[in-house]
Amino acid sequence: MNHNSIHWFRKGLRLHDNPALLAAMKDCAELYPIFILDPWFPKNMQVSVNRWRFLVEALKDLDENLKKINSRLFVVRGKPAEVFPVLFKKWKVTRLTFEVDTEPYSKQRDAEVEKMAAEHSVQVIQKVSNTLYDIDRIIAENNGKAPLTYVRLQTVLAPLGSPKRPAQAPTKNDMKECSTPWKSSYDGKYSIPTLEELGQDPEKLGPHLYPGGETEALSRLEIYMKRTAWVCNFQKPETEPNSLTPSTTVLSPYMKFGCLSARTFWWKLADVYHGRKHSHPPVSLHGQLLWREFFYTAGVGVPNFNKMEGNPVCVQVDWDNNKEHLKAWSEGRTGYPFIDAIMTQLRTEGWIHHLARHAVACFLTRGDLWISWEEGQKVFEELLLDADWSLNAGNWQWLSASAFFHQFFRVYSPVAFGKKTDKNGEYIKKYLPFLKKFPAEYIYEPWKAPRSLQERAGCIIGKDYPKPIVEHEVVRKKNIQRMKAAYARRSGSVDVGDKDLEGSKKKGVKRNAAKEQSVADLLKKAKFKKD
DNA sequence: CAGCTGGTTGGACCG
DNA sequence: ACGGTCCAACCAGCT
Repeated sequence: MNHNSIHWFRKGLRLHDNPALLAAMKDCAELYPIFILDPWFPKNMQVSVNRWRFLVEALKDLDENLKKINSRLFVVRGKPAEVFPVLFKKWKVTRLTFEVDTEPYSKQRDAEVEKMAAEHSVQVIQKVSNTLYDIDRIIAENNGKAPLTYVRLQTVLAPLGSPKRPAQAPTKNDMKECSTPWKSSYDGKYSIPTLEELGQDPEKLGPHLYPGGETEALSRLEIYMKRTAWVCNFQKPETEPNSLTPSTTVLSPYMKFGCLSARTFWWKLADVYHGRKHSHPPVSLHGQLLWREFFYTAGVGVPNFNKMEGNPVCVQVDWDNNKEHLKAWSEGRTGYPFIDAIMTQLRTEGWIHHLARHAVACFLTRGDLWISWEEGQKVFEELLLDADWSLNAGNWQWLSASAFFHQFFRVYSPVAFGKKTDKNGEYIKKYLPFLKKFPAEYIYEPWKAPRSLQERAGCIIGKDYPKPIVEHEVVRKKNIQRMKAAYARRSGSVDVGDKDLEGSKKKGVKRNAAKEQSVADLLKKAKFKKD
């Protein structure tokens, strides 16, 4: 019993599968579980009031669960670098534990804290528990590079075997030998923040669909795991982006904050799969967890992963800078009801289906508006409850055909795509109720409805709801050509202009481009030799 | 090595 | 209603 430990919660807001917390409790006299309200976050990113609520609820739940084992949560205000020296002295701390975090800011922050802890003779213990595997290990196994395809990731993971089994949550019994000192003077100082303290307006909250916290996460998990047939048959591409209630688990916000452990989720799924025929990665639920791993690995292994410039896997594209179009997209005013309904759901509820993300991301970038994926990334980062740095950056690059996915001629139609699973546009009517009187024939394209119908529906297009800000069929073709040119520039080929691509000349141009490319390659090689 | 295969989830059109 | 074919042709990884 020779340690006074701080366990530092950042993500990983849970008691289950928390090896760093268990390490803090070992041979421990006094345990101080803390969360730091780090001013870096609100300064460097917009966070919606919905996500602040989720965090506050997750912290409350954590505090309650800690109290059940005779401890509590201390919420500390300030910069980690300034907070720790004070706490180390005040609580006579000898050990600091936390979960490994692979995001760039976190890595830098944690390195500084680790150094400072050493200066105060505080032992630091870090444990991997946010991801299924140790991300650095995956990269090492792949010769120091992040796998750029899913198949490659699977190949690299195969010899590593299944992810570790989750650690048990600590119980009262584990706290028998140690205590969390409790002074009344602590209560105000280390209390869970309110939305008001965080500068948020509770009036702006959306419906309370996904309460934050570990307790909610585990009960949500249990509910879904009971649906064994559904779990075993799960194929992500067959779930619906525009159902009126989510067609997938919506466990992602809980994963983002670590209210649910990926490994706990993995092994619960394995239990359900056991002895049953079931779907497989990439489309299965296990497959979804591996996608998370895939993008986490890329986020660590690829420099400047959340940017285009300086990002070696990202195609360099001459995106336009159209502030009006960006604003229209982010506020759900593009004139395409399917797109605007999705953006409305995102803004009000904080969660949209994965394929809905595809539709709006393609629309913003290579499909229609030709606006940088970094702009979309910022909007998602603000509004999504599950906004996760690596996943957000990776998926935006995927959808904009900037990295991982390259079949840029496959463009989602803002009209046709939604119809596949919602012919009558019920989803659109839910989120854009002013369109609810349009018949199915026009619900995806209300501008095509006759004026008399628009009047009867009580919504004049161009007045009560915007006309489409771009003509999809026109910009789509133009954008595919721009994408093709961006790819051609990347491979060292000549800039293939629109003019050269007309009709019968196509084949000739292709041959020329190939020839140019090989010349460029020869030049590159020659240069290399000289060096 | 040059060529091949496969790639989480496209769209339009045809029968 | 739904499966097949074409569209135009990308890249990463493998052999």
